[in-house]
Amino acid sequence: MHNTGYTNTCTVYNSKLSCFEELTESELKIIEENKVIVNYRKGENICKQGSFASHIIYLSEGLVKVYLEGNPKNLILKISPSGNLIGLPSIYEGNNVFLYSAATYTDSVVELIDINIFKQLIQENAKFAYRVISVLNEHAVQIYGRFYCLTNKQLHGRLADILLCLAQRIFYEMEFDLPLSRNDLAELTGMSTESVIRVMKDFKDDGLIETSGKAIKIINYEMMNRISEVG
Amino acid sequence: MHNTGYTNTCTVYNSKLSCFEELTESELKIIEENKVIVNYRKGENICKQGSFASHIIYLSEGLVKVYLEGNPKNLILKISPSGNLIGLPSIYEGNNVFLYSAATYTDSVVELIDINIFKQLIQENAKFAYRVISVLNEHAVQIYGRFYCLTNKQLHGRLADILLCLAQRIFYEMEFDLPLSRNDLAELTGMSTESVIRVMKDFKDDGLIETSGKAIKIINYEMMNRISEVG
DNA sequence: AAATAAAACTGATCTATATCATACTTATTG
DNA sequence: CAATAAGTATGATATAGATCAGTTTTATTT
Repeated sequence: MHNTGYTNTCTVYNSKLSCFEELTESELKIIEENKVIVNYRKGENICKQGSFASHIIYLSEGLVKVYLEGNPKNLILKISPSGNLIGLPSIYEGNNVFLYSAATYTDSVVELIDINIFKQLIQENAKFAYRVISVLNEHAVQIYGRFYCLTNKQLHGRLADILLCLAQRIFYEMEFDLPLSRNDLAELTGMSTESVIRVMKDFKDDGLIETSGKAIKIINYEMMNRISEVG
Repeated sequence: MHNTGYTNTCTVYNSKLSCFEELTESELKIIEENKVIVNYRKGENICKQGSFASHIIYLSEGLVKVYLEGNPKNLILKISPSGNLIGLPSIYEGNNVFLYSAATYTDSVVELIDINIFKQLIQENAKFAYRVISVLNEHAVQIYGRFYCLTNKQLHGRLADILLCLAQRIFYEMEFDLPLSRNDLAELTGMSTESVIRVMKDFKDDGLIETSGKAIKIINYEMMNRISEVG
């Protein structure tokens, strides 16, 4: 029997769905009138776990990490490229804080939408709400997969996952400039920075990837994929 | 500064919210007319990851585990006591399969609600949809916490978590008969069965718990809590 | 362009936890 | 109520991967 998913999973959340398509002209106008556009530099925090969630965040440009604050280490839940919403999970009755933090990997542009407006739209437009549910659940699949990988795969598998993932879902290329440090990769894969470096070296030595500076090129896609699958 | 959540987290999903409160008489009637009640024996499968998700499952009696199928090991996402819905995350556009499997720990009674009816209700009743979003997000918090624990805490902390969690959120007592085997605890904490046994022994030797057969009694709650926090 | 800081890298060491092998106990079944 | 299976327990061994302590390279600042 073939496996039923999750094993070969990735880290990048990139929804194909936009909730906003389901909004009417007048509803869109309400959002337009209640949003603020903010620019962030690389490395800045755009929301902080535990702080008051006054806005839903739409990432219109850039690349961010969404992570849980922890002691001593953080845990990155997902990488989010532009076009996605951040902070949806903070919407539930009895809660008014962010469940996670987010910080930029690159210079980014963000639209802040008043959370009460957003909640109101959900409670008035069921089609919109259904889209929000879709987005949340798509996201859940991702997190589950990631959860499985971090608790079951070992280092080589996890790092292969991330590299393939970045190539396929962020850069759409087998060759790209990595905006993440080795330490970022470590947080992302739940391994130590040193281990990231060592495993990268293994991949290089085995001719699976080439690196120079920030540039990474996946040469042997087949093999990387196998490593990702085997764990 | 104090930590911002997640560190002291537990495994049991036990929503205080019922989506159904938001349904009208006639909508409730639609559900009544389109649901089927099914009994399960201890240890049986009530849904299977990857199979066609034709129903949303309401657990009216019993205790189940919700888990990801994996090779060689499964990963339990949550334990769900009666009164909760199972299968909500399978609701998103482009998907028609269960994202996880569920199996009973004890004899259980389940109500199967046609998924299309459920989707229809979401798309027609925005208040209901908002409740579904709340439930999904409450659940997300749980999973995030669990995710953090399994990747950051070590064995003693993880097992302490689970035991406290069972006591507080399932049995509402510091003394209870455990319906889970050591192997179940192992799946739940992401540790080997042998390690579960050893750590249980440590807890016993240190006078934190007492066990005899299936019965477990948490004697030193304070200390167990500290172990859970320290990791 | 020199000075400083931050990443990247390397090797040696250590440890938490899995794995294996085996014994014992409690359930389940014919 | 034997017989068989499933679950619990324990000790010995192995290892993946973290941690520590450095060095080198690349960025950033003055």
